[in-house]
Amino acid sequence: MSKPSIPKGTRDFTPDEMARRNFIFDTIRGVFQSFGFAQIETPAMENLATLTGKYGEEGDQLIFKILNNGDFLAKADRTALEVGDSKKASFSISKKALRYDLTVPFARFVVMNQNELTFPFRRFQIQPVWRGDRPGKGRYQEFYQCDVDIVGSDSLLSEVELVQIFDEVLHRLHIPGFEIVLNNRKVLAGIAELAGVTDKLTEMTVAIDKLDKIGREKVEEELSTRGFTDEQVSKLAPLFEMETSPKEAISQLRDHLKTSEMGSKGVDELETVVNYALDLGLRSGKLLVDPTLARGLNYYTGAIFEVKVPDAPIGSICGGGRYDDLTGIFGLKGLSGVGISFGADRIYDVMSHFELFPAGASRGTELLFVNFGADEERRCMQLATELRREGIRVEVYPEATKLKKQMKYANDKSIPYVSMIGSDELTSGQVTIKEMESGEQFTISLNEVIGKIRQVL
RNA sequence: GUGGCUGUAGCUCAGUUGGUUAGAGCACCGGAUUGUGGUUCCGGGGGUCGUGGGUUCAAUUCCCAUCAGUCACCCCA
Repeated sequence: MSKPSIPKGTRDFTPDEMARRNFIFDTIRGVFQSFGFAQIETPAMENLATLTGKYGEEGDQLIFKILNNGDFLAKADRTALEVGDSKKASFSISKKALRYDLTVPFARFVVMNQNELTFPFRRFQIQPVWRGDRPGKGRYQEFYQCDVDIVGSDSLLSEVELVQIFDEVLHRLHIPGFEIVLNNRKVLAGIAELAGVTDKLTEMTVAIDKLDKIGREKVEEELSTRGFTDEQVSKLAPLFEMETSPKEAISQLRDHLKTSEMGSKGVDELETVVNYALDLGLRSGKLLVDPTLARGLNYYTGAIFEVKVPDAPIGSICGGGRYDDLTGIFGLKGLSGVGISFGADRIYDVMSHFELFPAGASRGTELLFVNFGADEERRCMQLATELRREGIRVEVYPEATKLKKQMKYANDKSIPYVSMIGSDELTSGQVTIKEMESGEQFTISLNEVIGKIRQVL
């Protein structure tokens, strides 16, 4: 029972995996920076009160709470404990929690730093988040999100740029056939208005979001069980027969929503973003408009984004949307924001599935010095120091063990070149370099080494 | 949180109606080869058969419980 383990839903990352993960992070960071976004970080833990009530009732239960230090039971809410009110009791023994996403801590950050920030504020953030739900394929309890948000502007140019960021990042990662799906909360509101279910907007969106998963009949069933009348359900029918190719979808929606002011505004917004994005041109993404795309988060008010990879064994890999008043809950009203999030772990899984990682993604040591003994290793250390200053990745084997073992080390680590300085080379002032893949080797003088290594690498 | 499947070496898995010393491949270590890795040959280490209980003369095998993993549903990145 002393076998070590890690909590479920968490992972260790090997050097190989880290090289590939960094390839993803570097790509994402590079694109974010090319659009002028600046990086921030926030603490792994937030005050529990900052997080609760932001993710709906189910979301609140998935927040990892941190037990207070010290004699936490002394201050615990005894009555809540006795009646078995876990929720109330937990607040009396926990003041801190692990962050659940990057958006809410960002909203808190903006409010706290509002006087130092220049608006519109463009930030990105790449950090892990934690959720206590059941792990599964593509679902972890600790995972990374890569968020970009623009806060303090309601210009639709932001939406257009975010579409371009999706496209550029996923293009650079060679994700095949990815689809950027677009919708607008105002369109959903308009549809609800026409069906006379404005008060049940959330119930409606939760149900219709499942359309492509469970089919029209099941969605209609679910709407009925959620208290929709047959008439209301039948008024939602056009929604189930929409095209997803953007131009067609927009014209169908415009027609359907022409009597709804809110709905028409949503269609206008959608059309602006779509036309702009299509005019500028996408690199390899497919742009779709899907009025059934809802996404669970309650705070979206305008655009809604999601990215899917049809043939991948995983749901969405990215999401996002516009929220008109996210900072309002922290006391700063009237700031509109729009942002998207890349699920780096899911992108990793998709790339593994399609074997998309370039061989060079795990570039490690380029040259290993074999160690033959005290005098030889001194020469190796000198040379290694010079080569490192030239930007070459070098290691010196730390012990003068059998050559076979040192060669195997180089082979196992896929080090392409091995340098040998034994007694012969030491006296002649030369270096023998072996190219591992071909097995060929050559002997050169010391002052040729840097030039030669440069040349072969 | 609800239901199905699986737990045997570091990994992937065998294991006879329940029977005496639980095997293989890969990986690891050593040797053939004391200045040459990736191929080959030889040898070696490693297991409380997930854990606890029950049935039995006898359990890796059958039964129950529990834990862990996994797939579908709910929800999400």
